[in-house]
Amino acid sequence: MDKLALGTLGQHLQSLRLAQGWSLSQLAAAAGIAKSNLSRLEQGNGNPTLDTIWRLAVQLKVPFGTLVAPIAVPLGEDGVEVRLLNQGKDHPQVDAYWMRCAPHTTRLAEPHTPGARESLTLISGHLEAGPEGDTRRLSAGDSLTFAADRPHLYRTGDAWATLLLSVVYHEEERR
Amino acid sequence: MDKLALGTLGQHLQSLRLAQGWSLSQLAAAAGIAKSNLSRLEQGNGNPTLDTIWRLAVQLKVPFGTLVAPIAVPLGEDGVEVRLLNQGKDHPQVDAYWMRCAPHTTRLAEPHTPGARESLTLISGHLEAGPEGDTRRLSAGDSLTFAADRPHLYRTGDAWATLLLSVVYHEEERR
DNA sequence: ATAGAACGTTCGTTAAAAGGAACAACCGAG
DNA sequence: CTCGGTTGTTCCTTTTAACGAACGTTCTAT
Repeated sequence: MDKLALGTLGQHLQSLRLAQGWSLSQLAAAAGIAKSNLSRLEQGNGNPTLDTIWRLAVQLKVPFGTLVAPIAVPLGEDGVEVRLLNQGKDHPQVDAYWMRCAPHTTRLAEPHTPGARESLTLISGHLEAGPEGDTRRLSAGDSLTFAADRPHLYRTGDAWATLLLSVVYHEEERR
Repeated sequence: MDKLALGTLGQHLQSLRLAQGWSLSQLAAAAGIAKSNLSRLEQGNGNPTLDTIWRLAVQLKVPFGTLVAPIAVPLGEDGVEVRLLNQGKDHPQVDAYWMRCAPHTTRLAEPHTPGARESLTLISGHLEAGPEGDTRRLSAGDSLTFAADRPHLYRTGDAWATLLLSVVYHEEERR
C-alpha cells in the first residue's frame, strides 16, 4: 500500500471527526479502540485493521468506502475528479455522478446524446456551469438543469467546488 | 467487529475470485500477499489489514467498499437506505445523500432547521415526494426542490426508487 | 503406476497493529 | 494562582495478522 493512501485516510478521518464535533478521545472511546491507535492513524502512519476501520465508519456514519477513498485524489489531468454513483438501467437512463473541481479549472464537456439533460446541485464552493455561452454562477446549495446535447462547461474560481450531477438521457437515445 | 461481516467478506471474496477465474494461489501471488493469508480470509476468520483489502480490491477490480459491503443491502427498518455522500463544511452547509427506497414504502421525515431546503433528483424508478400535503410525482430524471423546514415525505409505488438528495441549511442555522 | 505440478489447507515464526499507561500542554472553575 | 479535567501525543507491552514452509489432495502426463 502506498503511503499516499494512508496519508489521505488520516486527513479524511480527522476532517470527518472535526466536522462532527468529536474529540479524538471521544471518538476512540465511542468506537471502542485505543486513542493511541486513532492518533497514529490520523497522522497517516499505520495500517488499520478492517475491524478498526469498521468501528470508525460506524461512529462517523459514513459508508465505509468513504473513509479510505482519497480526498485529494488522483484528480483527472484537468483538475476534475468524477465518481460514478449510479449507472441507470431503466428508461429513461439516468447516470449519477459525484464531481469535485479544483480551483481555477475549466472543464469543457462534449455534447451528450440528443435530448439529454443534466441537472446538478452544488454541494460546496462556487461554480459557473451550463451550456457554452449560457452559463450560470452557482453557490453552495444551488441547483441547475440544462440541455446537455450541446457543449457545456464547468468552471471554478478561487474555490473548490463539489457537486452532484445527473445526466438524463432522452427516452429513445441510448448510449 | 461482528463475525457476520467477516463471514460475508469471505464469501464475497471467494465468489469474486471464482467469477474471474482466479485460483487462490494466483490471486494471492498477484496481490502480493501470502496465500495462507487469503485462505484464512475466505474462511471467514481473521481481520484483514487495510493494505491487504486494498491489494485484493485492486486485483479484483472492485471499488473497495464492495468487498466489505454486504451483498443484500441492509435496508433501514422502514425500507429506506440512506448513504451520506458529502457532509458540508462551508456556509451554507449542504449535506448530500444517496437514497434508495423499496416499493410500497413511505418515509416521513422530520422538519429540518428553519429555512432549510431540499433538492432531489430521481435516478431510477418513480417517487412521490415533497412537503406533506404538497407532494409531486417524479419519474427517473426529474428534479424537485422544496422547503424542508416542515414535515415532508417520500413514497414509492410498485417500483424501487433511487435518488440523490441534498439538504441546504439556512445560512444562520447550524445543526 | 508414478512423477510432476497445481490446488487449498495448516502450522510455527516474525513483523506489526492494537492496547494501555504516562506524558506535557491546555483550559475552565473555584 | 491552583487544581481537576481534557486535549493529543509518545512510549512499552501484548496481541495478532501476515509470512513462509510443509502438508495432504487432486489431476494430468508420461
